Amino acid sequence: MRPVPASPPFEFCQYPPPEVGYKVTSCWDGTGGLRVLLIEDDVALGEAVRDHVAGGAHAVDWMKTIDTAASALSTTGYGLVLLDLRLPDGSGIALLKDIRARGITTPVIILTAHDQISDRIEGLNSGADDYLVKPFNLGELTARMLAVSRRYEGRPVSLVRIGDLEIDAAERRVSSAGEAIALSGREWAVLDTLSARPGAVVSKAQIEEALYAFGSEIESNTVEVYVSRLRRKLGRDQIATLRGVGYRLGRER
Amino acid sequence: MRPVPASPPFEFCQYPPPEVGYKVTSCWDGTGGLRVLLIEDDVALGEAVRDHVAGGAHAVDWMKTIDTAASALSTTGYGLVLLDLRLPDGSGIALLKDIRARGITTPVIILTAHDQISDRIEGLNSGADDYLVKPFNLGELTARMLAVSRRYEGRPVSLVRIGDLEIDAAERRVSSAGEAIALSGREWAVLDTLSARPGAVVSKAQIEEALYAFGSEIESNTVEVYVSRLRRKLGRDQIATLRGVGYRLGRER
DNA sequence: TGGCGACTTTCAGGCTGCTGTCAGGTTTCA
DNA sequence: TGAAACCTGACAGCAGCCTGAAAGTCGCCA
Repeated sequence: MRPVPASPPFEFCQYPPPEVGYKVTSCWDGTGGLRVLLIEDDVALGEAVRDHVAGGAHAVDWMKTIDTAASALSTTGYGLVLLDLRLPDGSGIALLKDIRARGITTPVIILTAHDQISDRIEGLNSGADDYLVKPFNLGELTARMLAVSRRYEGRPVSLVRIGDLEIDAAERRVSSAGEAIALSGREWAVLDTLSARPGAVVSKAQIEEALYAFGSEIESNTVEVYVSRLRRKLGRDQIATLRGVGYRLGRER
Repeated sequence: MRPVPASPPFEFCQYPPPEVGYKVTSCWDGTGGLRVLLIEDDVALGEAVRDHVAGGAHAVDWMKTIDTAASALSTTGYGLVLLDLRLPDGSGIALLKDIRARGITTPVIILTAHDQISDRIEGLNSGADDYLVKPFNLGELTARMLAVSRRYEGRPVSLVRIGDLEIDAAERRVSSAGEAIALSGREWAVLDTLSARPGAVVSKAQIEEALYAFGSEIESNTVEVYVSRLRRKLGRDQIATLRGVGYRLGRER
C-alpha cells in the first residue's frame, strides 16, 4: 500500500483506518486510481488480477476469506469490489446480500467459475453490478471496472476517520468503534465543525459561529456544554482540550 | 395541495415528459417497468428481445436505424438503451460516443455478435455500461438491465433489508420478520422514498416532494401522519426521527 | 346513481427531548 | 496558591414531533 501523506490534501480513502484523522471524500486512492478490494482465494488468479489492476494504477487490497473481507467492507472505503463467489469459509453471494442489506452501495463485480445462467442471474439480482466468468481477459476486467465505477462516481461521500471514530457528514452518521451513535442537532453541528478539518484545532469562537447566526449574543458556556455532551456520547478522550486555544478531534498524543 | 393520483404507483417516469404535477424520478413506464429503447435491425432477435423484455413488464420502443434512434435519444426519456453495434446505416459505437458527448447519461447495454475482446473493451470504453455477446440468455439480459438501471438511479439494490424489515421496491412488497404487510399508496410512497438510499437521512421536504406535485403548498403535517402509520404497521423503531433534520430507516442508538 | 369502504388530509392537543443557562466543582498554569 | 479556564449535573421553557379523531375524497359495485 502506498504511504499516506501526513498532511492534506485529504481526498482519498484509507484502509485500514489511519491513526490520525483523514478526510475521505471519495473512494479513489489519491493518485487518480480506484481503491479496489479483491476478494479471491485462488492465489494464481488473485496475483494476476492484483498485478494487472494495480498496474493500471489502482490500489488493490487483497483478502482471501469472507471473514476478513466482511470486516473490511464494513468500513465502506472502497470504490469497487471484485468478488469471487466460492470462498473457503462461505458464500460470496451471502456476503454480497449482507453488505447490500447493510446499505453499503460500493459497486461489486463478481469473478467466478460458476457459469450457469442461473448463477449469473442470482449474482446480479443479489446486488452485483457485473459478472465475469473465469477465465476472463484482464483488459475486459479493467474496462468493466471503469464502466461500473463511473456510474458510482459523483456520489457524495465525506467520511472522516479518527481513531475508532467514524463521521459521515453526507449521511449524518457517527460511529465509535463500529457502534452507531445518535446525536442531537447542536451536538452534530459541533462535531461537524470539529471534523471539517481533521487534526486542526478549532477555537470556541469558530464553533460558536457555526452554531449561531452572526450577531447572536451568546453569553453562556454553550460550547463547553456541548463538548461535554459529545464526550459523554463518543468517549471522554475523543475530543482534546487545548487550554486557551480550543478543541481538537482525536486523542492527545 | 394537489395530490398525485393514487394509482398507478408513484415511482414512475413519464415519457414523453409528463404534465406538470407529476413526479419524475426515473425513466419508468408508469406501471413499474423500465422504458427501454431497443436499437436492433435483426428482426428475429429484435422480436425475441422485445417480447421478452416487454413480457417482463417493461415498455419497449424498437428502432431499426441509427437515424431514428439518435433522434429518439435526443429527448432523453429512456431508462435504458439496448444497442446493437452493427446497424445498416452506421456504427453503434459512433452513436454511443455521440450521445455521451452530448451529455446523455442513459445506461446503455451493447448487444452484439462482435466477440473480440478488443470490441468489448472499445464498447465499454465508449460509454457502454454492459456488453452482452449474441447469442445470450434473455433472463441474463433482464438481470443485467436491472443491475445497470438501479445503479443509474443511485439505487444500488431494489431489495433492501434492514433488521427484520424487507422492502422489495421492484415488487412493491414489504415484510417484517417474514410477515407480509399491506400498505396504502401513500404509505408505500413514503417508505419507498426512505428506502431508496438505505441508511441515508431523508428530509420531510424530500418525502413531500415524492408525495405531491411540484410547487404544492405544504399545509399540514401529512408526512408525520404517514410516518406514524408506517410505524404502527412496521414496528415503532423501524423509522428513526432525526429532530429538525428528517427520518431514516432503521433503529437509532 | 347512490351507498360503501378504503384511503387521504387536516387539526388539535399532548408529549418528548433539545436547548441555553447557571452554579458549583475541577483542572491547569503562572 | 490563587486565578483563570474548563467541566458537568440540573432544570425550565419550548420547538418539533406524534397521534387520535373526524371530515373529505375516490373508486368500486350493485
